[in-house]
Amino acid sequence: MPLPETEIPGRLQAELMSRGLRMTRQRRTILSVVETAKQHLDASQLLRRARRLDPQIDRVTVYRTLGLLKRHGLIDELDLMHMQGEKHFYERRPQRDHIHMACLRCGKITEFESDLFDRLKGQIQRDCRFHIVVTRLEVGGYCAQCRTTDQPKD
Amino acid sequence: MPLPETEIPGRLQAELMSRGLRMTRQRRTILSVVETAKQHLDASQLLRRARRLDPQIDRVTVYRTLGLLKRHGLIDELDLMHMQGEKHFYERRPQRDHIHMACLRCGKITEFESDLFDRLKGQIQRDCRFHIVVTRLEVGGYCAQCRTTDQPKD
DNA sequence: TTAGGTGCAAATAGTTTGCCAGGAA
DNA sequence: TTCCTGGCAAACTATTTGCACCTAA
Repeated sequence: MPLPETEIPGRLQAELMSRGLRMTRQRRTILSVVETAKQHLDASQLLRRARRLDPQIDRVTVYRTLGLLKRHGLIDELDLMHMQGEKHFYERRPQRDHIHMACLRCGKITEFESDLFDRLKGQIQRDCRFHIVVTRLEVGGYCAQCRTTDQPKD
Repeated sequence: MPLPETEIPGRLQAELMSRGLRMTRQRRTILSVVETAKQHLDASQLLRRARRLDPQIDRVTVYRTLGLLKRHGLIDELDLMHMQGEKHFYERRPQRDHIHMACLRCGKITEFESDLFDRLKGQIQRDCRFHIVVTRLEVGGYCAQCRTTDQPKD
């Protein structure tokens, strides 16, 4: 029983190779980390995980590979409301855009797809005659648990 | 003929004083710059303008005052898709949230209010049981001029 | 073979912190 | 008078650049 297409490992690799880019050992490693990540990772988390697979990998190579993926529109860069400093987080670009909700109390990140969001993007393209390349909707606030609890966090 | 309420200078000052905060010469200067800005300014632009009014003002004071205004929800922090490095831009928190569209070619920032956006926020609060404090919707793409032109920028 | 990629060191950008003197309430 | 605030210097975090060596195609 095959995995759904979005979970086939190596998809990012295939995308980059089909664009004529060189596939190095380091890139393969970093791409596999990005692809298998279950949460949003920042550059230093990404480096740490890549080094578990290949201890030689340099921080700079991570940044350069992230830049490459960004330029090719294969990953999206998130700020997650700058709750943890000014670092950026990365995720594979999804088929359908989603919203990121960041709880200001517990720090949990929730994703949400919405038909209204899709329609809003359509309205922007039409009414503003603006050709959308990338969107980022981040919402800060309090999640269901935190807004109904008075107990201190943790 | 009085100005519309949103344009009365000193409104931010009044807000901070009503919260019992000390009003210093430096804060008054920085607040007046924030209030009269016609575009989105970053910290260093803000500093430059504040120094025209009071050459003594320190960069650190600008950051501390921006932090204060953020904590009190009186200004919003924007990334504007990180088109010009990692700096942040600031604007007075509007009555009604709006979308920021950033043209990836000419750099122009356009604002857009939308009923669909208001409804989307309502949906998030309801469906996700998430209490929204702040939202940021930034869109990168090509504006009407740039997407219909082949001439190089500038 | 060779253009493109990598690692290392250093530089840069933006922002924050420590500390003491100064001024608003 | 009493904290809160400001200025200066230094630290810090995240990221980028320069350059010589390396390697995928």
